[in-house]
Amino acid sequence: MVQSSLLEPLPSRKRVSVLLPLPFPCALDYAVPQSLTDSLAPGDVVVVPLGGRRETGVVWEQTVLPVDLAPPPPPEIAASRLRPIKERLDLPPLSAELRQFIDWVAAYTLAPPGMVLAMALRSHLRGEQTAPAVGWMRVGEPPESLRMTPARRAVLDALSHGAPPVTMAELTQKAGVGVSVVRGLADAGVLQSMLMGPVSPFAEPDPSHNLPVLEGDQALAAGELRARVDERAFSATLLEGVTGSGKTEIYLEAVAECLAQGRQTLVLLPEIALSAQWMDRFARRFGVRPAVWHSEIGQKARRLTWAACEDGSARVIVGARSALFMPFRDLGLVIVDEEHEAVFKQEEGVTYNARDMAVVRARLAKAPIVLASATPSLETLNNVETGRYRHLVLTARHGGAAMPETHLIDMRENPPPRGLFLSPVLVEAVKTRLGRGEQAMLFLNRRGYAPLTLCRTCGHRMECPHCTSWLVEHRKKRVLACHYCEHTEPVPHACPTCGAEDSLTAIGPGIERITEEARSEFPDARIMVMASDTISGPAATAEAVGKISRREVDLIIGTQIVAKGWHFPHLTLVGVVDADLGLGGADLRAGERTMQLLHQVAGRAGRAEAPGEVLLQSFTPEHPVMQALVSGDFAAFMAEEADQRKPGFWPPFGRLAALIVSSENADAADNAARQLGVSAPHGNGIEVLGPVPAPIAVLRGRHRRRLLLRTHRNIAVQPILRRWLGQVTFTSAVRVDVDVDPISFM
DNA sequence: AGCACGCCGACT
DNA sequence: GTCGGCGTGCTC
Repeated sequence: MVQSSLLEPLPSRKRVSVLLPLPFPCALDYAVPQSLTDSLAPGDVVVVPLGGRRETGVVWEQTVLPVDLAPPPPPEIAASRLRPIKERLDLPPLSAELRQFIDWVAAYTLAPPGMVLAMALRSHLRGEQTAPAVGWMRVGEPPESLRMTPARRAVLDALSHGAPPVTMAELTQKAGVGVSVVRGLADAGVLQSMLMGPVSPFAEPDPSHNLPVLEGDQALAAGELRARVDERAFSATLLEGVTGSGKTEIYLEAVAECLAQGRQTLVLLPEIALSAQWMDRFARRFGVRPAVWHSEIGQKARRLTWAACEDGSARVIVGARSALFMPFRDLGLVIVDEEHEAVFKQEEGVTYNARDMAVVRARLAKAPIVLASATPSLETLNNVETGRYRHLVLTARHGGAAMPETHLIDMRENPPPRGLFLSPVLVEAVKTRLGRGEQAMLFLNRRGYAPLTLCRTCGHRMECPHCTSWLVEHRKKRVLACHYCEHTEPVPHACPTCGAEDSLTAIGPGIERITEEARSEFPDARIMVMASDTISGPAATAEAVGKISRREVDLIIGTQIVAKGWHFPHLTLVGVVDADLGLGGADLRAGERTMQLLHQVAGRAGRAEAPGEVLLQSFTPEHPVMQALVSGDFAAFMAEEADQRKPGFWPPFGRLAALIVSSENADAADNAARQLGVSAPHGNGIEVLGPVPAPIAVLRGRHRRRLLLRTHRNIAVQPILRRWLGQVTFTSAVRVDVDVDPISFM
């Protein structure tokens, strides 16, 4: 539904909406003061009064969203109550495309639009006093269709082709015209605004700097992707290929095509801080490093990158999920690498899935998107199946290297000695590799020494006082730590319950304990431990990876972070200490995710001439995940997963939204959850599960209850959730968090 | 998110 | 008698 006010030219309006980066349900209306009536446009950054303070916001305009997503129109405020906008800041306006994207994300996730805007402005508004000025430049000749008025002529005379940019104030004064004339010429494509000040530090990547040699299906896939970029239209393509098949090289050809067209590319990587090797590959291909964006870059780099993205001088932006909200001038391609990764889902604040929202952004930008993975998610495979996404498959490992052989170690038949965790079979295999001068890796996705500390006398378990979780012993730091909050405490000598001394026992292995065991089994090996708490930051990571590449390390022991796309040319054996870890629990995607993680770890082995081997220690070797890893037939495994989810309308065959009710008061949480349960929506294809206590029933001192809304795929969850939550009121002691398309069920 | 308003406890 | 705790509610 398009309101008539939308079609009205904005300059004539007396009232405009302004979206503030605050958690309000909608934009607020303001009066346009006389001084701004002719120069205010949607996207302009303005300062407005709010209560007794000044806030910076953006002139908004109702965007057209799908009926299912569109929030109800806010009640109209009487004109007499409107307060005037204070001023317009001399900053580049937010593009219509970015504004629509912000509205879309807010509507889809049910987040306040202002909070989504806050993500897009994070860099930009802080320290606004140092924000660079906007200048105007001549970029083209006036088209025939443009009526050449004396005012327009004056502006063009004042600003010749190739002249350095001048500010709006300078230009209007020199030409003796109003700002609307300049804006009119900008709309016609004759002038363009750009940030003045320091020249962009981002050198232009050269698409022909170092052309790769592509063969067979690689050349075909690269050609396909180039063709998609050439179309300058939305399309989505899954690029599927095992580790080492050259996925990165191939999608970099799409980037090359986009560069050749003079347009911008957004690349989303799951863990930008761990992507040193990716940056090197990019630099090898294009001669320069790309602009990088993530939440931890410094203030200065942040502002420069934002500005360079906005004025188009940063041609390729590589970032974590927050890079989705960058102000691209001319986005021509989006790439999501390792699209199956769960880290693309933001779990705090605005809960959005960057992979899915990247598809939305590409659609709004009329640009192609490429989703790359060795082990695509069932969601993406389903989109291929139903024809929404195209599919490109790379079959061979590049350079003739074979996929590693994967074998199971049945821990029931080959158990380790009591109190130890490495089967004799695995120990022997590691010794053999080390003896040959090759590298080996032990993988265990669990930090610390032991996940549970138990009193042998009374059975007391050491638990977090603020969360429903066991305290993990970190022997090196001599503490027990909660992995869900910041709580740590020294390891006690006596049991806090029964007082028995030296009775507390470490149960189960963590990576520190495996390291201890490895040191005694392989005393001569040079061991490196890689975990997020031992290797912090990009520099330390690059250093560790360098040492491994230079063969200064024999045995790598690591958690998750070793699974990232590292290239370790001398590594030939990967031992997975506990392949069953992650299969427990009530997670819908436990099997899928375990398979993806272990396959990714396996991909670290045997990339060069030496063939690789993967050994999986498992107590359930007959499990479909283990069988899939051994056979390498992931398609069959995923088909089986699909068959299991289909009848119950689990994603991707249905839709989910989670409600997490939390309060410091357990009764308040229970009451609110019960109230939600009583007023739960129902209908054909609509079902509500719960309320139930969350698996982590207490987190950071808050008691948590969960409800799950499940609908058939053709029923959108947003209108149902809006109606449901609109019916119920809660005291301020209770918080209800909405998670559309939940990934975590904790 | 901030900030004011408002209604109940320990202090000059 | 006041200062101040933070629960509730509003900001166009």
